[in-house]
Amino acid sequence: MLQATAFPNALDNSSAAVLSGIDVLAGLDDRQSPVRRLARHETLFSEGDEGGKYYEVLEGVVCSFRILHDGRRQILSFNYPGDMIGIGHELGCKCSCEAVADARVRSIPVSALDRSIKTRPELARKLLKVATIELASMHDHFVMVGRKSATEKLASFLLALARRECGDDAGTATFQLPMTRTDIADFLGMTIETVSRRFTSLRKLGVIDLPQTTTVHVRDMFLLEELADSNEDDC
Amino acid sequence: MLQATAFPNALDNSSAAVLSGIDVLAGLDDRQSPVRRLARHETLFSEGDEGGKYYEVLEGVVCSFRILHDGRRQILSFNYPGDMIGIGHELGCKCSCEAVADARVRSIPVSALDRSIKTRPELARKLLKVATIELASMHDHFVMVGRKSATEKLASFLLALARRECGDDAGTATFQLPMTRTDIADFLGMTIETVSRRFTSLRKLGVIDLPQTTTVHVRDMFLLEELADSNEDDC
DNA sequence: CGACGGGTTGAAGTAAATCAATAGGGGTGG
DNA sequence: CCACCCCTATTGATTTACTTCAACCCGTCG
Repeated sequence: MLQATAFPNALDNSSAAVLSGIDVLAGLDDRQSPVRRLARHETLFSEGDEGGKYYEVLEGVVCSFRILHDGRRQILSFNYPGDMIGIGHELGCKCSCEAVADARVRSIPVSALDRSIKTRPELARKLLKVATIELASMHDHFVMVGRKSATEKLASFLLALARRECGDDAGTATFQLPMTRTDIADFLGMTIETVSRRFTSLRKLGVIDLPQTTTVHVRDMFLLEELADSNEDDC
Repeated sequence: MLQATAFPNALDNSSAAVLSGIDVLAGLDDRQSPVRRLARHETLFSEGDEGGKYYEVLEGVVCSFRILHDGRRQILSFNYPGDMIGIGHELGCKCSCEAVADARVRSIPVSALDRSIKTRPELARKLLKVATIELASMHDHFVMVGRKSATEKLASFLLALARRECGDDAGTATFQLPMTRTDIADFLGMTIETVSRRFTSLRKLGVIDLPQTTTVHVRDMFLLEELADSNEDDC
């Protein structure tokens, strides 16, 4: 659980496992970091905002995304408790962020963190590490979106979630999907219909069960790995 | 030219415009940072390597990519002179890197840079800034790969290159393509045939000329922007 | 010269998108 | 408690954008 390499396929949130926001933000004045509650679909920030803030997810799940003028949406990352958001936003990263499930989020002004860095230089390195991890996990997402088939995309996605919940070496796993089919589609670069069809085909293959639409039970992790084309180690 | 926001559509290399590797690496002992010459297609590093190094492109163009077990390739970024590579590689980012055109690349052991950071803490912040910019430009790439049509993908790609060469506000632009159609295809997540077809359709639309296969002349930047669906500002 | 690597173009096939109908689930109000 | 609605998900039928397969061109190099 402590090594990034334990999550080769993790979502853009594996930073939690290695280095939580809490770790980076420890020692910051609490008055400078107010906590906000977000209901599902509520916006944390949008493209237009100045973006002088970092955020840490305390509870629930949020996602950051970009919208094209005709409404097409690409979700860039899902963020779970412990994840930091906002690194990169100072410099022209234009994206929005909203709650996927009810959430609690702490915000920290960049300026406050900058001041802290002056007195505790190791903070910058920790922040660098968080950015580094985000970058690394983004690469997985890239291969997934750019080069994988619909089945492989969904399998990779479920595999990453399963590993996040149940670790790497379990033979089966059960977990909740906080996001809707639409969210998954916009993360993987496909349509809800295709997502739905791939879910049922995975079910019919016996790889997963869907007791409810929001609950996934992976019956055969190994098969799921095969389908995910997750052979990211053998080459 | 000095603001990241001037390159909303830049490739994963806009860092050059804002903060060159030279800037970050200034003052490092030259003996610690040997320069290597790479011929086209020569490998700088591959997935298996330990990855204890940062690299700075001095000349030419390189690309980093990931390969799936059956040979499918996704190019993650093209890197031009001034760009830094290797941030994020310490922590489980498994990708390879090779020269797209003959190149000169300087390598710096992470350990050396780490030592420098001890004495000059502001280095960590500069590095953070580089990571930040890489992250931001990666988001553009994401929307492109995940949600755009073939024409929009190619238009976005050419637009980014045109802006890099000729700035933001020119009405026309001419530049070289150091990479092959295959490289472009693997960057945009499509096939060479589709890339080729979209090139000719852009040509027939009068948006671009192709005096040679490696030379692009953009006749109408505005139209190209339209086609790129680059309305990343109006929403 | 022939071979080879890149590029373009054409014809045919297909995975996924689109269009469209139906079903389920959770909450509200009559 | 049932009826209704709204939102989300599933499933089916059809279309299409892109891929795949294949031929061909062109410049370079041994």
